Amino acid sequence: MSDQRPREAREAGEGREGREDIVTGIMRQWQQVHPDLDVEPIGVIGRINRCAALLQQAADAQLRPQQLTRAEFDLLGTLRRSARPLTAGELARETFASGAAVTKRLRQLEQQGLVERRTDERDRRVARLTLTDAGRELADRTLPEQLDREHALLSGLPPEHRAELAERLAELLLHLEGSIPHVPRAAG
Amino acid sequence: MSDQRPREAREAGEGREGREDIVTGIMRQWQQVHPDLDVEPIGVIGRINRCAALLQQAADAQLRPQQLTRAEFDLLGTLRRSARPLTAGELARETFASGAAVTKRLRQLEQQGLVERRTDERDRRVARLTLTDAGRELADRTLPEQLDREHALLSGLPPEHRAELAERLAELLLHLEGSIPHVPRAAG
DNA sequence: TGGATTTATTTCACGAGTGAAATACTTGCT
DNA sequence: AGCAAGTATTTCACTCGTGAAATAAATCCA
Repeated sequence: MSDQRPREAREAGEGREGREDIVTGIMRQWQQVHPDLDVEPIGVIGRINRCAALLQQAADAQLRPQQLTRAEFDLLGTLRRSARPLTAGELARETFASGAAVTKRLRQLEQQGLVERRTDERDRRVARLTLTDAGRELADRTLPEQLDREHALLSGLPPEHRAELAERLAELLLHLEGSIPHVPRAAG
Repeated sequence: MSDQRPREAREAGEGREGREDIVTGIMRQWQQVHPDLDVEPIGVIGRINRCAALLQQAADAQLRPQQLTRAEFDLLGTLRRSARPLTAGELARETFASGAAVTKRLRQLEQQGLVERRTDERDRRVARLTLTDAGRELADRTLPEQLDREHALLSGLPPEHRAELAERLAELLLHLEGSIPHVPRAAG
């Protein structure tokens, strides 16, 4: 079967300049199948999804040696950067997870001695969660490694492009936060 | 407990201009806890992850009435835009999924009469997958709706900003594709 | 005061995805 | 030809996250 990719992508030892990301090819395929369709959104959203998938793969790989999942690390980080204890519900909202998921993760982190739970005496329904010393140490040890690796992954872009990207993403995120009914997942 | 957010975020009826996305606040929190840390990567990667999460929520919500999951729709779309039948392995690679996941999804899509499987006569190990008429119709009906909705979600950004964002993301994605050992998931 | 309502969290049954092992087939080597 | 090695796909046992129901506590208000 003949190679259907365009010339530039097919050439051996293709120079850095001429190369395309996968999504460019995907957009071209759609354009051929549905020439009338406006595929512009794929250029943004498809790429965000692919980037997220690759970056999450990288993060998972780096956390595996620490015996942490990304979701668990997310909880640890959220607690670490917060100036005060958080409730289970706040953690669920901050980490985009369901209440049930947070309950499960907290149980594990508690068993590992990383997180401490104290029921609020004013309102005995809510759980106040904080890091233990071990939890804080783990977070403080892991986060810089994570950031270093991420910095390396971004280093392919010149600094002005990184800044521009961050700025445009902030703009988009701000808009999305407003437009997508931030459905707080199954709280119970 | 006192509201610890900065003044701008606290004000009632905060004007569009002064608003910040969540990640800005997260970066400030880290900066306070670890003033020495370079949190720049969060500005890009954190935002990509948040945008992806919100966008995926929106996509899920829109596909629910069609009785499709995003993963299934991804498969249908991949088959639809491809000029030729694809193998299970190709589908796994294109959709960032494990071989096992693709096997499961294909079984469902076959049962729903959306996908057809034909074992290649040359190499009887491989499965050639194509859409049935019903599958193609479903894809052709669903994709434009999806794109319209996505277009609306992006419409908060002026066109030049959208283009700039797409361009920077392409640059990043291209780099990530090269730097992250594209671990083809458990193929078997 | 005392039920009805609301809120915070946990439990439960289940669906989806995973890595590793199993299966089935092909290719390359001698 | 015959068999070791390689490749494509499926099966399996398991983990994780989910939505809905259950539990527990606070608040509202007549």
